[in-house]
Amino acid sequence: MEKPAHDHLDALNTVRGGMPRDELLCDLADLFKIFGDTTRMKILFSLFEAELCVHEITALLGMTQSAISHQLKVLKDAHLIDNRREGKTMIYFLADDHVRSIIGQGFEHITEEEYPHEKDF
Amino acid sequence: MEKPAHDHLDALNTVRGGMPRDELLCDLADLFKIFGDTTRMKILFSLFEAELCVHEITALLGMTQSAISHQLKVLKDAHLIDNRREGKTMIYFLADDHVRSIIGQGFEHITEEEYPHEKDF
DNA sequence: CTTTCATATGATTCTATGTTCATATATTAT
DNA sequence: ATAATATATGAACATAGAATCATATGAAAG
Repeated sequence: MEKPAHDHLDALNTVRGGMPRDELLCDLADLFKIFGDTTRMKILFSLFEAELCVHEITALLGMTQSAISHQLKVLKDAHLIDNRREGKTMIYFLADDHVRSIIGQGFEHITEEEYPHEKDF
Repeated sequence: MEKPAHDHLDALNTVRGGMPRDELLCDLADLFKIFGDTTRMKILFSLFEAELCVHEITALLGMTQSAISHQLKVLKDAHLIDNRREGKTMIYFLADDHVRSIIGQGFEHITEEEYPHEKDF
């Protein structure tokens, strides 16, 4: 009896071990979901450069104040950004440097990897 | 005339420079969107450990073959995974190590950062 | 305390997307 | 050629989520 080209049972057992529990996988997906929106991505890139108030972000992105506020809430709930009040205005800023690293990795994937096109040979 | 607490014009100008063009921001968001789903996250984690055929992934995740195939297509279109045929079966595997790095960064954010709860003092 | 300026939020709407169902394609065996 | 197995795919459906609109909250000025 020859070894099959692809051993199903073996592969399955190998994999079950390294799989994190469902809750963690869900949390991970939820985190990445936050980065999966152009508006939020723009907000984060803006905050890479400087602390900004809501009005400034609204102006920068050319969107309504409401839309921005809603997304700022999403980002804050995910602990990616934080804020402090200064009189009437609310200043937002990056919560930590994980944000930069995560986006940096994604950036590398889409730039560095300019896949060879089929017609290129 | 005193310097205001928060200089709007200055901040805006600082930011406009570092902002990548819209298309790139959109591509970035689209990439992260791929990671923002539990099913796809599970598939990727599975492929961390071993190359797998569709039937195996289907069994591992306890989902329908169709659902898995659809998601495999999404992952492949994003160049996160690739596949090769072995007879009747199709073997899927990770395309490169960007996947590991990106997920790794996300992992750090949600684990390492166990935010201090308000009631903790 | 009323007004104004800055931001937050609830409800609604509209679109995007994950799953299912049915069916198509591809490979191998009979 | 037909059947069986493995995977892919189009259409329909259901839900999630992003933007909008109207309105609420909060701080400061008059």
